[in-house]
Amino acid sequence: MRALEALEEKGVATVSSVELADQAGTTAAHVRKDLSAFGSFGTRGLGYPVVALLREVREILGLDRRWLVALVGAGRIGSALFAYPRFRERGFEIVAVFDADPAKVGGHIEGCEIQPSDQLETVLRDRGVEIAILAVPAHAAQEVADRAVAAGVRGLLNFAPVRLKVPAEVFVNDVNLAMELESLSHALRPRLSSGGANGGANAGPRPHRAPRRTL
Amino acid sequence: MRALEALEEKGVATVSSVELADQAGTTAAHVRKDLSAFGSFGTRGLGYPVVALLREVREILGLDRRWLVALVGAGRIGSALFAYPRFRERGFEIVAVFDADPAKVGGHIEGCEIQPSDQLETVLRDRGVEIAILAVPAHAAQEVADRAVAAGVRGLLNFAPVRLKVPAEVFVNDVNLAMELESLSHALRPRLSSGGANGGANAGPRPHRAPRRTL
DNA sequence: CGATGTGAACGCGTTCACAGCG
DNA sequence: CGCTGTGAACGCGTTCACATCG
Repeated sequence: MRALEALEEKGVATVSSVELADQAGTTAAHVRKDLSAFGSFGTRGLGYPVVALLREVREILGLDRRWLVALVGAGRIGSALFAYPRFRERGFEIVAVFDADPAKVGGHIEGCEIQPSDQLETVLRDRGVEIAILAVPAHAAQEVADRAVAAGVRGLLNFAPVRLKVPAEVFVNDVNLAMELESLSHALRPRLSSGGANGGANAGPRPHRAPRRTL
Repeated sequence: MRALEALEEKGVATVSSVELADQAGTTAAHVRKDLSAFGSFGTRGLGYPVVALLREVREILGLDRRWLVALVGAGRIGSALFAYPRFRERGFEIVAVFDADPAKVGGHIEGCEIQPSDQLETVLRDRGVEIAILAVPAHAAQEVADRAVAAGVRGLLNFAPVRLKVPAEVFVNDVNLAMELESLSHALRPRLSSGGANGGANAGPRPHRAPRRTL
């Protein structure tokens, strides 16, 4: 979708699966396969019509409507997310902000009043909020999730490093910022190069470069 | 690793692959297979020793050392990341903060002075920074990435919604917050059901039931 | 016995290769 | 002729099932 938006901006009329793949960092076959799962959007010999395909992709992604979102946790991350312009651009409207800290309640971020957590159920029900962003401490996440679900929320964007237990019909998307850096440290970590004084214990192709270990 | 940390905190001595899998939201076979790729850490009939395995996993993830990190972009997200305590807890130390905005330069976040972007190469080289967090606007991301790489950075945590072009030896980890919400809207988007009034009895990922379309 | 470690079977997403169509 | 759409082939991660060993 981002690639299509860029092409639309540039006024490009049609695009081939090869060009789309290059933009999106994938393969042409993959682009065609995935799109073909939803319909037949292209023209053989020509490519895909940018504007029409973009509209189609938006609909597939559920972005052809507004979504009411609640933000729970007005800490540093929560505040940053509230002001993140791309959410609103994509149709996600944060209509309520909650925090458990009485010192924060009544305060404002970007002109929106922070409400006490105990009003969560009422407000979410009344406004028909379907998605909640959890930017709360790990120990509070499960309780907030339970209450949000009880209030009718069907999707959770969870920034707390815990595995939430929710009913099967509720979708959870975890974002673990620490893990993102850990993934890098794993990739950058120096491997033990071969040739060490390993008593000849390594025969056959080893998966990782480090010698097999026993505790 | 998070599961093991919780077990260590509780003073549990050994843990089975089944218990670990439950905690981590995966399967016992998967836990055993993955661990066995790195070594033979368990005891048959008993399970895995929590403390020793935790140490081993930390090393595998490259978390048995400190990592010097630079933060580029002192906007809302950048500031939130700087103060995010879990980075430091895991050994990631943000030793420099940069911003292109002269109004921000010289200011402080959490006691750390914001430096002008044009000092990026010098500072990163001098301090031996290996990882950079990119919390800059999309249009600036590629240039910052290029300069960070030129200054010796080998890992990038990129919050800008662009696909960075970097040399093959540099690792990039993309975090796209808008996409995380879009993923939810896609999952929550109402499907055209094929007549069957399925009252919510669903298991697992649902197939795409929308009729095939043509533009 | 009980739980690990692991070859084998399985399933599934990816890639290939080409028929089909503008 | 060019590029889509797609069945088939492929590769690979997951899961199974059990030999193995404390």
